[in-house]
Amino acid sequence: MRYRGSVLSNRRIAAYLQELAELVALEEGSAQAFRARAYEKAAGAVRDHPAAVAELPLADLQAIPGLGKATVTKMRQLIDTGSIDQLDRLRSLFPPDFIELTRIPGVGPKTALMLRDRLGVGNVDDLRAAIAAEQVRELPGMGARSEEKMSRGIERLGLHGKARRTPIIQALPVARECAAYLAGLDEVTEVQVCGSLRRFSDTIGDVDIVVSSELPAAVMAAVVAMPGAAEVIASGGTKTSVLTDRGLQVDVRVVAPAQFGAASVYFTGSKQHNIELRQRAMAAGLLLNEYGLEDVESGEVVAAATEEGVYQALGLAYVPPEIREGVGEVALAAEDRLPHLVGVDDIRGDLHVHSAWSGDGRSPLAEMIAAAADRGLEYVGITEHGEDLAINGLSRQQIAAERESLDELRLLHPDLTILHGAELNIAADGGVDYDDEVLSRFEWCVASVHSQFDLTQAQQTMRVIRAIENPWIDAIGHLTGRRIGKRPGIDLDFAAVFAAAADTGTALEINSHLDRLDVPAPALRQAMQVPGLRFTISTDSHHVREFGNIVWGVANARRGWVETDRVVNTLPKKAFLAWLKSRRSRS
DNA sequence: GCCGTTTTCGGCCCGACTGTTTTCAGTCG
Repeated sequence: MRYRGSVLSNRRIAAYLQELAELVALEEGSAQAFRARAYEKAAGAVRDHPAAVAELPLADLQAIPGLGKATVTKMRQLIDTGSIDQLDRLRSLFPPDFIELTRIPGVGPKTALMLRDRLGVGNVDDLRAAIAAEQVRELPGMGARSEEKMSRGIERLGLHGKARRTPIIQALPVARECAAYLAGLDEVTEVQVCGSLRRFSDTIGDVDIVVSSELPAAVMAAVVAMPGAAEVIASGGTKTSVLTDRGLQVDVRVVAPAQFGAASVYFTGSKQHNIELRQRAMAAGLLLNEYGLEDVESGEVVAAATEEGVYQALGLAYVPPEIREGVGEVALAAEDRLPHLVGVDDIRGDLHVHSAWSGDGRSPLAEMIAAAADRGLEYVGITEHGEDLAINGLSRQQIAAERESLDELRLLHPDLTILHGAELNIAADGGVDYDDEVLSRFEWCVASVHSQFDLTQAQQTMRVIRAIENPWIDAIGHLTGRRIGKRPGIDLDFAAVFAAAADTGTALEINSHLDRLDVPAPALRQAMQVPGLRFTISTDSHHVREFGNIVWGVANARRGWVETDRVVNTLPKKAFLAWLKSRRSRS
């Protein structure tokens, strides 16, 4: 396949619109400004649109909900000229140094503008000086405590400002500890971790936890005294926010047990999902808030105790948390047409597994096989690294030796189908470790990128597509190679990659490691638009305890709207082997 | 700026906490 350079991606365009939204909010002096919210909504619509909007005619663009004449004109200007006049004007009005001020907790658009107008504060250093001179406290609505709060905020800036997001692999253990602590309190009846963590976003702003209790004051006191809570940001009768010693903000909200479902819906979000639920409630003469769904006229509570009850009372199918992003799921739920998302119980095999034969493998092969059998898997692909990974890869002699030991292990686990495979290394030119003769003897081949992450998009795309077109390669492992919060993924033209994978019948792996979650969920949504494209969800286990990571891979797949029938390792053994055979014969 | 089974104008989700106020604006989620 010939690779053609791509036009401006939806993501890039959405980023411009998002910036426009933020700057307009500043100009209007309010994040709630309707013009700002319109741009924000437009950014979301572009980001989540399945087709490349840069290639659509104007009329089609304007037909997308959330995009009107004015926004479409600006997008056209961006695509044609590479910039937007209005954005350029706003950028010069609000330089980055000034915007930095709004990252200080408690400083929003109004305050930032007042600081600039009244005190000439243009950046954080100016503000520090103004506080030192006790000038800020003279402003209307400000006082000594405001100065103190800003001062503390400046100290923390960079450590954990509003903009900083925490990778899920770091946030999840903190949330679990907090949840366990809260669940252990006598006053608490139920605990639910909500927010972006429950929606399985790959980075988290803060940890949101809802608890139910008849004694909110006691719970609030316990939260303030929670182990690891370094600083109390705010604490009222039903809501407390603390900063942990690791710099992660934890918000705990208490409601009565009868309100637990409504509160869980509300705090799980997303913001846009909530807005759509409320609009739907409003249209039915109902009011939805964190306390319940009630009839506006009679004041009668229609639903509140369970999430299922709230969705049902709104005339909606239950929406799984992973897809509550306000990107069309509410409309689908109203028509009972939500996708049939893959579930953990659907998984029947693991097709990316290492053992101590690999240099970075930790558990012996026999233990890995036994663990796979213990989990009730029907089939497993043992995929040691290929020889191009100097330290971790296997020589041809080692491959032969492992193949022999697998024969013995098969006798011990007759119910488990063991595929002797490999995780090949995709070189910069798209080639892999071995020649056809060696490759042909593997029963299952994953191929992945492990180095040279900074080639151009064209180079990366060609490299991966060449691997996809290699007839011996059954699946592409951790597609982008990203490490969340540490390393961005390689720059790929996803549309071209997905088309090639669908053409050749090569599966795309959804890697379960919390550090990777690769393919990323937004790309999965795009991939789901490509007919015939198949996935695997595998753990990439290097140790027996990592088989359990499959829950994360499945959660990420669900967030990407991946349906069960697209995932080949949900197939029963016989059907899976038939799929593999037909895949290899077609290549 | 977007949108329309009341509407091309007048709406646009809802509430807690803080710090400053005597009834509320700003910020945040």
